[in-house]
Amino acid sequence: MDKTNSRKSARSALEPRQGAQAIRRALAVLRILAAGREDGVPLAEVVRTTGLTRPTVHRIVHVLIEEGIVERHGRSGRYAIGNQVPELALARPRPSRLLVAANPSLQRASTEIGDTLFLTVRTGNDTLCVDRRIGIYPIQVLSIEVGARRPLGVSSAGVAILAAMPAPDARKIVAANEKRFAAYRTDVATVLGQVTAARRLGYGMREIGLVQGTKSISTWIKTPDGQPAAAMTVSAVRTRLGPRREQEVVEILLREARSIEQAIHG
Amino acid sequence: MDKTNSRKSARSALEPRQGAQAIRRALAVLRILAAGREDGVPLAEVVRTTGLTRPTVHRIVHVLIEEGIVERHGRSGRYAIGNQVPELALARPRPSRLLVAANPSLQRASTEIGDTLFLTVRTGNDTLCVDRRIGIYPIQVLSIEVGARRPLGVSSAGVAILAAMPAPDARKIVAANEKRFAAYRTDVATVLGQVTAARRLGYGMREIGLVQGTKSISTWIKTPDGQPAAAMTVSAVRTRLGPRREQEVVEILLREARSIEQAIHG
DNA sequence: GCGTTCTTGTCCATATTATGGACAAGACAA
DNA sequence: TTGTCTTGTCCATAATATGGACAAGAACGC
Repeated sequence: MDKTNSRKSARSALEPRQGAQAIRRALAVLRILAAGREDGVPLAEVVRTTGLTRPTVHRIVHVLIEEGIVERHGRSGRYAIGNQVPELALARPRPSRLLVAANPSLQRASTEIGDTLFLTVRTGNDTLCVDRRIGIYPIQVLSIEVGARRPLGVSSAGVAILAAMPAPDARKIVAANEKRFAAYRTDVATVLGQVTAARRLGYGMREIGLVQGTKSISTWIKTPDGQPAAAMTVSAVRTRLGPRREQEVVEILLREARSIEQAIHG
Repeated sequence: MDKTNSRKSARSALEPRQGAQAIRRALAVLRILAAGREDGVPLAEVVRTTGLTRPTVHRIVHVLIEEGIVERHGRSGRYAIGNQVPELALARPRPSRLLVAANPSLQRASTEIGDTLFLTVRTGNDTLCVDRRIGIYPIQVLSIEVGARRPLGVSSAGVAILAAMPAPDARKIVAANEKRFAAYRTDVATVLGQVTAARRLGYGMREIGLVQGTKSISTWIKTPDGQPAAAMTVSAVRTRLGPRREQEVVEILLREARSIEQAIHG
């Protein structure tokens, strides 16, 4: 449509295998639905965020319903990921390599820090929370749950992951997510600014978290090939994360991030 | 290709939404890959079991790789379900309704029976093992693992599920699975015979289990609308399941199957 | 070495397939 | 009523996915 890398048939390195437009579109739809979690997403929003036309989205979604990959919620009419998706997922070993590798680090960091700790992976243009540890401090930020999916850039974890990749790649992803930023009250320029700041600092930070009154700090975790694959985040009420404590927390997070990277290697 | 219900545009009740051949084919491929679990499946086998042409399967599989939905294993070159599938699955609440509903029954039955107990769901034309409980008896049949996926009809659970649905539906599914039966050393006629026997008995049974020297007994579990959705299976070494004990086990399984059906209702 | 039989990967002319503009109907509000 | 949402459908058309044919690589036997 608009991503015409057309011209001839230069099949070179990345991306351009053709002959499957419909399949790619169906997956784009699925990823948007996944962001809606259990509640799902109205058709119109899928249309808006994917940039596809409504007849196309409608057709895709209803075929996926027939196939059991998507479900429609009775009252609301929203579309959500169907139960055949976890069934397909059972084909893979659980828990994942990353979760195994990260487990001891999360354990240690959670004990030391006491605030809520998140492990977030990058998946395509999204961040996805895959683990959460609750600390001993009596006030915990629990609004982000395992399974939460957001466009890369709107959370401190997303900013950290973007900061850890080559700037042009990050810009490309942020641009691709543009249409989805409005729902999180941010925009391309703001996100890029936060990414630059995180790159300078060595970690991601949001003074004003997605949840009112909270502050988040994230360090990135890279795979052996240097690509950021995940982020480790601490969220707490803002007053609990002053400059002094911020440094303490960052030190622990950085230490454990490196430790997880080692563990993935082995 | 061959399932031409063509003629005009009679869009009536079941199945025939068109305009998404490619998506349906991609899903058919994914389901075959899922049956290969972690090891995956060679391209040629996908071609054989789906009945698609090789260029088509090749294209689909490689697009899915680019999208992260499929992975290719280094040495073997086999194709397997990729890590983006469990990531999409996180959008749904875990554990599922069925698992929650079945939990107490599985607990009770496992304690009472002492042999390995399986909960298996129907998904499309497959059975999928979703829970396994190990009993206290020292010899346990552990070869079937959570995530194991088989064509409906080759396991006692599959036979039970087929027996619980209207005969024409069952026949249709068995016919659709024909190409996949050879790998399990069975065929359409044998399966249909076992289904008829199970219907008469009131439960599914295999004197010669998929694993050498074992015997399996399965009862079906129906959803409120009368469709079988799952099966509860006991597997043990054959000598431990003589006619007398078979009756005992069947009684427990039937009781708990009804109990699970109640629990799903509520 | 060479042939045989597997496998996987690629090309491209073709017609089958998916597309999307236009239209319609339902829900809710003013 | 009219207006502004939403979702659903039709069908002529262009673009897409298709698959026959070809190629190359791997494993085996002799």
